[in-house]
Amino acid sequence: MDLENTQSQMRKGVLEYCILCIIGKSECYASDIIDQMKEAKLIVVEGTLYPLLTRLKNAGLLNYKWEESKSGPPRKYYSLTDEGKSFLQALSGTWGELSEAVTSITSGK
Amino acid sequence: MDLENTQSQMRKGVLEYCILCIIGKSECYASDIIDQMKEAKLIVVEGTLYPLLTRLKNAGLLNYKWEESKSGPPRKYYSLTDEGKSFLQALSGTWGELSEAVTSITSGK
DNA sequence: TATAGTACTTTGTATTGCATAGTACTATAT
DNA sequence: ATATAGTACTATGCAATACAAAGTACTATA
Repeated sequence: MDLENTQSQMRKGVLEYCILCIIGKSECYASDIIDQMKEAKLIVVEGTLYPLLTRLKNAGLLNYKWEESKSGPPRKYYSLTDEGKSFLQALSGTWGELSEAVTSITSGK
Repeated sequence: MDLENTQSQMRKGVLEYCILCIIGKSECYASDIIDQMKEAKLIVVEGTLYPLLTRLKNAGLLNYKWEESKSGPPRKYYSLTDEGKSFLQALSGTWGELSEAVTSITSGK
């Protein structure tokens, strides 16, 4: 049993919530998301992020637009659809419930 | 994108932590664990729990002993090994960090 | 022109929650 | 004595996602 692996498993599902949250605050592109998550000490890597963004787009939760960048290649800026906003709401509840369940179990009440 | 699926993904890795926690409090068998988690509103099913307990045993984190039951078939009572105790300690830290990272991101600080 | 940095795409692997099917033991009903 | 129900555990295959790695493409600089 590998601690790092369990950490990775714990991230499953949570990353989706966090990413939707970041995009819900303001339009951003992949590196923005990586930076903001790194700042919060939640590391997400490209191989995870890009397919996840694609899945969310395909599920109708995100829109994107291409924007020229000041220096470097063009960027894909993402924003939430209405559906994305309400899904994020639901995920917030879900996380809250999970969090509380874990607290309940681990505190022994 | 399916809310239930995301919930299931969020449970990955977390169940391991909770189960170790429950066993760490006192020796118990599978149905005890299912009951205690159900009480905390965190549902775990047999198809998940038994293989997980087996994996933890094989990883040296759990021991078990068979006990006759008052009414019904014999039961497997689990307890933590020393290694299991320190792994649980580490998982507790891991959960705390993840939790805090999520709070940080979702509160917008 | 070549290189470096940035941004995105694709693919395959490992792992675990879960559904399902099955075995085995004990208690109760017929 | 046999059948059924309840309880406890085992095994297997599937779906989904984090992640590593390889690759393409655009822009700036040497």
